[in-house]
Amino acid sequence: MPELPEVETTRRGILPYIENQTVSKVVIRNHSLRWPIPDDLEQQLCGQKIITVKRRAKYLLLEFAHGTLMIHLGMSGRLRVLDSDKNVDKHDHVDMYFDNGKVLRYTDPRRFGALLWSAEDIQSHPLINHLGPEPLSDAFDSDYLCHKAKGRQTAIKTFIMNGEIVVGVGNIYANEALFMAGIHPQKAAGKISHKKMTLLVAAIKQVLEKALAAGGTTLRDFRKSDGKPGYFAQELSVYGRGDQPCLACGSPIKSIRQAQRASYFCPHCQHK
DNA sequence: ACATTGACCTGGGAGC
DNA sequence: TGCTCCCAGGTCAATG
Repeated sequence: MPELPEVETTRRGILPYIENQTVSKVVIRNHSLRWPIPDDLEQQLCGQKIITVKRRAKYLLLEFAHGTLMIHLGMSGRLRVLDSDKNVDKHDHVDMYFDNGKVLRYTDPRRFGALLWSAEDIQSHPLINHLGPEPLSDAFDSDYLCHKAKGRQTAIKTFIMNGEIVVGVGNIYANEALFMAGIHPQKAAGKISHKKMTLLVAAIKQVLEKALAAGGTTLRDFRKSDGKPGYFAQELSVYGRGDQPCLACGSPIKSIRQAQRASYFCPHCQHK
């Protein structure tokens, strides 16, 4: 479900309701996510106050005085703030109750997500410390990307979806950014000119910023924390548009598979 | 070091 | 209606 814009939209949606709130109860109905939810999570959180909610890559970081709750939404995860008397559905795996009568509810049909506790410095956590720069930061620029791509044969689409290179770029926005930059998704990362890399970096930043402004992309089941869909789907140029005319030149959009993910591109506008 | 593939899990839609 | 098959926004672990 979520790439960076959807995770950030979720962060902004829940923040005002849970910042500075004290946890009064935690109910875990199913521990079995990608990694087991720690057994002592309730013990760890009860009576403790959420200082703020940050984001690193696609992880939401709920900061407490004595540690951080890391939440990843996987493919189908969702976080909402509800009144505490709302009835529970099949895939509502975790509820975190607050003194203000609200509940933060984690829902995840496929259970690829995660809730993990880290008492140490979050930057040194094994799931975080190997990650590349944030795509919207100044550290992510064409010099950096060219340097990383040097000598690498891997396809550029796989390359920009690799979190060790840059975080937050998932399947939708990788396809969109490559279309915007006029680069074929199968082109070897190491063979892209500096000029094209500059276009690609700009495209990644632009597509993520525009998607964020639209509240993310709702294809099937993504909902903002207030239950409303994101509106970026109507602005997608290639993703999910196989066989339909390219919006720039009219050629049919091609769809192929790379690393077991669907890639969409215009064979006329995007060059190898 | 790098590249590729399998694995995790449920639900929805297409086709028969 | 119901069965089978394929697909889905992620990413780690194992393998060559």
